[in-house]
Amino acid sequence: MAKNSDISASVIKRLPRYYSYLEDLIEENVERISSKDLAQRMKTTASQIRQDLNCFGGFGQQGYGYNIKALHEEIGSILGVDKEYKTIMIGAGNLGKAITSQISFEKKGCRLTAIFDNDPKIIGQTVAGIEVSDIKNLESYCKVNTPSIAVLCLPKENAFGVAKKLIELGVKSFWNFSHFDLNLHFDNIVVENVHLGDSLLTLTYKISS
Amino acid sequence: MAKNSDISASVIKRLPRYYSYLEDLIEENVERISSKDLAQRMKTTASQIRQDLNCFGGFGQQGYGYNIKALHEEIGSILGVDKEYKTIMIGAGNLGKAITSQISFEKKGCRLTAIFDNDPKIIGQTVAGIEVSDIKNLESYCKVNTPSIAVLCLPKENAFGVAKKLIELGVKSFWNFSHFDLNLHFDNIVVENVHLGDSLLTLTYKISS
DNA sequence: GAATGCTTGTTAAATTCTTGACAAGCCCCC
DNA sequence: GGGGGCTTGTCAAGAATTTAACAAGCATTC
Repeated sequence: MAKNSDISASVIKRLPRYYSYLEDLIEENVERISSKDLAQRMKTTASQIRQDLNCFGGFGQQGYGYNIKALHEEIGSILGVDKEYKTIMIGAGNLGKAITSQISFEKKGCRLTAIFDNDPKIIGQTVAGIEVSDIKNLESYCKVNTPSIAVLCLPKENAFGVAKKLIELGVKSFWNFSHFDLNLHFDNIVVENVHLGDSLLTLTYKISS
Repeated sequence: MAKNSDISASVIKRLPRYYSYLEDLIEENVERISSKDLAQRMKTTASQIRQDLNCFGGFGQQGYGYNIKALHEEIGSILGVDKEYKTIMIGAGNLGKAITSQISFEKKGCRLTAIFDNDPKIIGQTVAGIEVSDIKNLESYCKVNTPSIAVLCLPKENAFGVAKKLIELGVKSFWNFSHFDLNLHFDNIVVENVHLGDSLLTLTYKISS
């Protein structure tokens, strides 16, 4: 979509946060908000909010502030929630199941279309309304359905090989929960690595310091 | 304790990453590594690694590099993995179960001692070798056992109230998976908020831009 | 045991990110 | 419909972070 690709990572990390707070405000039936008030809610500065939003255009109005519904929609569109990226999940163990129950893929521009596992006990189960397929069917499935995003919820040992195969099959985006950094091994793919363990270690650091 | 608390958040976020890569190197039976080689592995700069490590002291040796085992232990100790923080989990649904199966609490300085839920179907189940207790027992449990860390895996609606009660009961640290920012509502507590949804939105942003 | 080659710790420069300030302009009340 | 009060977008200053550069010093080789 040729958006300015020189938006800094710091800004991008904050966009989903704005999006979430605006959702809360919509639920509270608030119609408008100033950068000052939003900043107070989010414990940040009004300057930062205005600066962040202005990377994408002037969504506010002097003397009034921001229309919450409109801004929510703008940010949503920037983030791509109006897309329908075909998404598959590899690994339907505890973590995979938890993610399907915790995350609303549709609300985030993704449509979960298939789930794969290699464990006979898991294959055939219904997860998130989808029957878990044998990983052996992965190749033929991808050739027919060309998914955009793969969610990797499998052990580190298998993750690398599966990722490699998926890349060969044309998958270009990965949401990776396995304990390694996928983007370091391949080029021209888009990756979000989630390291839950790092988050806990950050917590224990803060406690012990 | 009494570590320099003026270490920047950026550095702290990178420490667990170093820790993890050093673990990999130990498994590969590598004994030493230079900042240059480690930087190449991690796709970062040697300068950054040296600068980061020097916040805590000179762990390397000129002409040699860093001893991997020693550095791994140093960083571990900085992060607090040698501690034994008593940890409880609130909410043993899909997400709670996934976290117990995914995260090795012991290896991260935490000891999971109890799990609570309010769902009669879940109470009594054994999760991670622990029998899930009725949330009604939370108060009496905390008074006796004084846990340090609470892992919050429950819906937003209940999370706020539970957090409030836990703070009253003396819990000062939270690993929060509920969809709101806990630290914004209370002072003098240590919080790591995990927003999985944000991570997916960051991915869809990167794809659509 | 001296010389060469690495590699660190550290200082300085460059870059990026955040905060503060203010003119321009819209809203809302009278 | 005019005036006072907000609030934005933007520019500039300030802070923080990252990268580059280099002297000091250890390891390794001959």
